[in-house]
Amino acid sequence: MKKEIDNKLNSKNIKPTAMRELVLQVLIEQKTAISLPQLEHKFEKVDKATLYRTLKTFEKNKLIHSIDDGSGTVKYALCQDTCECMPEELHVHFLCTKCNQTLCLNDFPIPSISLPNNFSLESVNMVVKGVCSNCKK
Amino acid sequence: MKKEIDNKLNSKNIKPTAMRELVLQVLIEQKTAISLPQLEHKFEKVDKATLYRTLKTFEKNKLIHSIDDGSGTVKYALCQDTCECMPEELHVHFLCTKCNQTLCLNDFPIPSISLPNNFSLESVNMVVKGVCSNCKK
DNA sequence: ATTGTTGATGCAACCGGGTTGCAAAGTTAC
DNA sequence: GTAACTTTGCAACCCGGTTGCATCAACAAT
Repeated sequence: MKKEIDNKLNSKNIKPTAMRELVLQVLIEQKTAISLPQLEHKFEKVDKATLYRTLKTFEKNKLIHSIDDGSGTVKYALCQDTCECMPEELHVHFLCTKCNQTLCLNDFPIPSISLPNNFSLESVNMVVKGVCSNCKK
Repeated sequence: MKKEIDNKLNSKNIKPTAMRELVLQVLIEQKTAISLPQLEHKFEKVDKATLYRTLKTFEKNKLIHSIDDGSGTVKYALCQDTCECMPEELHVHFLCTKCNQTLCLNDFPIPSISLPNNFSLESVNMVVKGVCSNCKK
């Protein structure tokens, strides 16, 4: 377990510290995207700044990606193992208006789009709001 | 001029006050989306809260719509005259990474998308980042 | 015109997410 | 063991957004 987590960290060139192991643990157990404030609540007593920097480190090293779902707070989710966070790999994010969970629709790539003349495209953020299958039951 | 502005306000059932006329004036002159803080700078001396509530009123009455372009601050832009802010009327927003302006691509509807089984769709937010035609020159 | 009601405005204060500076603790290299 | 570097914890700050409250303006009824 710990072995697996350390492997993941090492494979992304992140020095495994106790803190980082704990955070990654939570991120793995978590099936949906999680925000910094939400992450804080997962622990008895943590320092916000440390969590913040941990997430930033994870993000920089492409272990996780950040998601702006329009809720006002940025959320984070694990990248796919092979992810390099390139434009082609971008997927749609879904925000359930019932349970308020945000999730990666990894199998749903963002549709390509045309732009006005002389506009060039760098990246696209696409967030779908609706009700997830869990809340539909 | 003032006539035209008051007409616009009245047509959306917004009581025309001096404040609101001023704000709408700015919004009309403005070709790109504008944030509350940016709007504040357009005036010598205004109260943030008043501007805030003015924008909220405008938004509620569908004179403007809010745009979350991922920049961290919400921006606002005039709706098309006939706009009812329905899902079908949603358009793509563009954020230029050079000039940092956000604009409505009114002629570019958001492409339809498929979702996993048992997911239902309520709305979609799509923001494209890139370089606008102005900055390309 | 006077009063009363409603809505708009201005001011101050607050909230919460995000971020940084700095010193202490931990880790690594030599 | 010591020096160099990294990570952590604490505090404080920034800024956009938001609310409470008192004041002021607009308007209606009498």
